[in-house]
Amino acid sequence: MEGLEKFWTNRERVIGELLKGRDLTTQLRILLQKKPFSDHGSGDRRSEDSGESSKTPELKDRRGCYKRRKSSDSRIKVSPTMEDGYAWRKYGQKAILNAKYPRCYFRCTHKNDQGCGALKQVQIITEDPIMYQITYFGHHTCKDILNVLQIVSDSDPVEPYLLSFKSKIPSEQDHHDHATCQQPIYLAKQEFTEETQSTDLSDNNMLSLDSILWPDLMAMETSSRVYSCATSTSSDGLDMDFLIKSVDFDNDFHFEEI
DNA sequence: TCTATTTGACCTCG
DNA sequence: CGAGGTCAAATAGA
Repeated sequence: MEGLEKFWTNRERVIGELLKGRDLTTQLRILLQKKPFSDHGSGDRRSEDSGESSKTPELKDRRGCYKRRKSSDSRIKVSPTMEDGYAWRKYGQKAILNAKYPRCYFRCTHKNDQGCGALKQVQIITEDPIMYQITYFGHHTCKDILNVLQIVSDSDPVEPYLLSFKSKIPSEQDHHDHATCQQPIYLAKQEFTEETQSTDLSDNNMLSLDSILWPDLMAMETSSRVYSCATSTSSDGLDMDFLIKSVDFDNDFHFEEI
């Protein structure tokens, strides 16, 4: 009995924190849209490569010519799935020293048509091969992110959060191709397209919270501290398995209480 | 034919 | 000098 009350109290606090986070994210996004990538002057794509913008004929092959990004710009997420609601295009894969699985490199699909500079790296965790470590660089400036935000903000302020805690439990399929980590990317792209084309948020096309909000929550994070919090109340049919990473909540708030 | 992925080359940085 | 990050030609697939 007491535990149930505690649960609902904490639930309200969680919702409050998430709402707070959403507001901060909105503010941050407004700021970023005014002045994206201020530390690279033009804020263009050459933060990640080098020669293409000045297409010199004699330097045809400029592969690998780029400025290595600062790790402080990154946000790290550990997730059982690669899906995050965005459309990504893979541009490279690399075997990493002491890592059993290769690291895959993705950029936003809208890099060319909308100049979106978001990047991510996905690597299967050697110690826990069902989990992906996803590192985000930069922020989405493409329209996809607006669609995502609209779905969240247009929704009922409370209920969607509850529903959205339904996380996607990784299936064998998600991990059957560890060597190339390509399969889930297609899934993310397809699901996102279908879901955002519909304004009807029924159970069938409800986006999960971790898919929608992680990039936004990550955007608020200035350090790369990682929180891990997985709770399960699956015995009563309420699927609330979820992961919390790298989000600064109130210091006196503890997920363990739930 | 167009678009996305693969993969080896090549560059930067520590 | 080696590891990591990116490019772009080759390739696959819809």
